[in-house]
Amino acid sequence: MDIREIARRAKVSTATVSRAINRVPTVDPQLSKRVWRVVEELGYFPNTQARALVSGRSRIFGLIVSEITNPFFPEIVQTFENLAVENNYEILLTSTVHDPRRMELSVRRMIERRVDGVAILTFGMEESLLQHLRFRQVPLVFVDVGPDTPHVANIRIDYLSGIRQAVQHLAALRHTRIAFITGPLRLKSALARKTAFLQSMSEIGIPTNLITEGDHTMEGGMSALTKLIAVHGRPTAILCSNDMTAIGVLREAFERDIRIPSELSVIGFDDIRLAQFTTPPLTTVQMSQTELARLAFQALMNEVGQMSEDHQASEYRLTTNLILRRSTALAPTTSDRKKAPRKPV
Amino acid sequence: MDIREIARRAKVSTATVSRAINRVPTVDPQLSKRVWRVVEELGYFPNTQARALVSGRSRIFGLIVSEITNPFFPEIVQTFENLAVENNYEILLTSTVHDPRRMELSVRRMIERRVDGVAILTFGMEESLLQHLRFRQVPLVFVDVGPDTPHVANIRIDYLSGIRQAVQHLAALRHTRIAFITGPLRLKSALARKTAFLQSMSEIGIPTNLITEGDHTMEGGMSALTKLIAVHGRPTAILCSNDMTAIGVLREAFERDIRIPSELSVIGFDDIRLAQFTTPPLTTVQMSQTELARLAFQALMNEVGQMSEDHQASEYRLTTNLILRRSTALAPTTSDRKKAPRKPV
DNA sequence: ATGAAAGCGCTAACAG
DNA sequence: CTGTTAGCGCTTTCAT
Repeated sequence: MDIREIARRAKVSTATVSRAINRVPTVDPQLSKRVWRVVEELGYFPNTQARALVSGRSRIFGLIVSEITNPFFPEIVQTFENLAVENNYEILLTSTVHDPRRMELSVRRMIERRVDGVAILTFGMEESLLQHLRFRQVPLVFVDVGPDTPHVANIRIDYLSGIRQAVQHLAALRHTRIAFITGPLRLKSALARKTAFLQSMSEIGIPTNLITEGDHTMEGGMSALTKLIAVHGRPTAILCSNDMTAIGVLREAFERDIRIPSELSVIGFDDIRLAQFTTPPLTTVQMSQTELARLAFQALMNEVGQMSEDHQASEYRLTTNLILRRSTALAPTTSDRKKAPRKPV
Repeated sequence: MDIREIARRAKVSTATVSRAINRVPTVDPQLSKRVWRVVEELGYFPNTQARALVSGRSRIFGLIVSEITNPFFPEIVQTFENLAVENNYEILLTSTVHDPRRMELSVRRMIERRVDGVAILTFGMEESLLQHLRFRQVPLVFVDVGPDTPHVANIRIDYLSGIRQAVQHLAALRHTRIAFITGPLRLKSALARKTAFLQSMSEIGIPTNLITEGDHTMEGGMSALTKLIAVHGRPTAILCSNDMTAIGVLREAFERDIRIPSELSVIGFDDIRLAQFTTPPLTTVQMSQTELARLAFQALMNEVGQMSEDHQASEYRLTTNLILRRSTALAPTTSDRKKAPRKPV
């Protein structure tokens, strides 16, 4: 069943069918109705491949993430898909799983399917791999780390704003021993968070020597807390570079019989969905995933709209905000300590 | 840059380029090498749309889920993608978000892109919507609920096996007041779990009147525990129809100062990744998401392999197993109760 | 306003 | 073994 069959049955030319389906305004309403009737009757769906071939536009956007199983991404994918559906786009989702071969393959897949644009949401991607996309002038959008070239949009994250709120929240609760667990510092995003923490602390004149490196995983958070305690003694509050780290801290605290938040306040970063489900629910700095997805999609749509004009790289901005939940409390006074030791199992 | 340009530069015909690229064994190694050199040099990637158009195979598999943000799915999507990559397939991911319009759109999108097969992993989908796919003989694979028609594969889940293990584990820990929180009972999968629970309990002769309906969400788990306690008094163990429910129970228990597992044992179902990250880590019945994805993909691959032959609907089987973590313990004796009341905040 | 026909990039007969 | 050529299903001039 193809356009010709519709044409035959509606007794018009294929051109008219095409026009009717694409709602070209100049077609006679009579004919159009006739066409649509047949279309509905037969349950005809135009072949997108053929369309793409002739039009040169696939109506597919690529979306490159590091791993779908990273809780940061599902929300993004969902929003991206919702927007895609609204705009008659499809999304080609690829994950690099931190594997250079897969990164290369991601790019290849994008090009083979002739995507109209790519959002690169993996925090850290070999520049060289993107050559092919650049060369073909495929519109690109990056988070945090994009180069300033035409057809490349960047979403800049304002880490400081949310982290400052977090630090001041802790200070207001009379915390002074505030620790920070970083992410892997080779990531720009992790470095930026640490820097924001340092700045926020210095702004309010609290000394900051309680810093440990984590790796943005739960296990990393667990061992970071262990190390923190071993090296510096227990802090009264910990700010983490991401939520998974904070979840690790929660978990390790549970193991050590440290009560959250009465004995230790914990703040995460990202506000992944999961942060609402921890015990206790995690206070965290929100970097809205839906907003991020929305910006990325918007950036791509803008680019495809103005493909021809050579315009400057556009900049988008995403701010961060503290979300208060229940993992923070007033700093414990000495007398609070060890009041009711807890014995699990 | 297209196949003709490669042909021109390699001084061969387009047919030869095509053959070389597709590694047809009969091409002269000399020519093949010449072609590949040009291909590499120019960074040429064949246009999949054109390929699909002529071959009639898109090398795309559809994957319909209910919501990507449901923690049950990311693992599945990841595995599915890994397999797709290995087999030079692409995956068209759509979510129904429980919206009939989106379900319909899902099907339409699948057909428009001419997918070679569809895995339907949403537990519950209007049969009528699939007419279009059936009509076009698109290979389908269902979980739990598929009809027995040609080109339709089914993955049957053995719920009983894991649930029986869970019940017996609890019984072995001397629990007798064992409650069950169901999922939404209109879902076959939820009903099957409840039935398996009932059977497992009756097998070992423990009376079972502690049953409440939940809805497979955390909130549902929280209110189910509340209701359970209000109506029947506190049970010593709870088996939940899925992990999110169990997480809700954990959360509500925390609010009520009930210790897990010393005062209350909790078991989930699914073994979503998140189950490892709860405090305490959740003992749960595993229904391997990677295995499920693998079976679904395999089923689709099998179907496309034998498109022509008209063969019977194939059946696949996935078993479930108890994973011991730390949310279960010996049933509390009366003297254990309320020993060390916990006062958070 | 409608139709005839060219052609998007590729593969697969069919010849040679 | 290689080249020529006819389409795959659709959109889009160009005539009418």
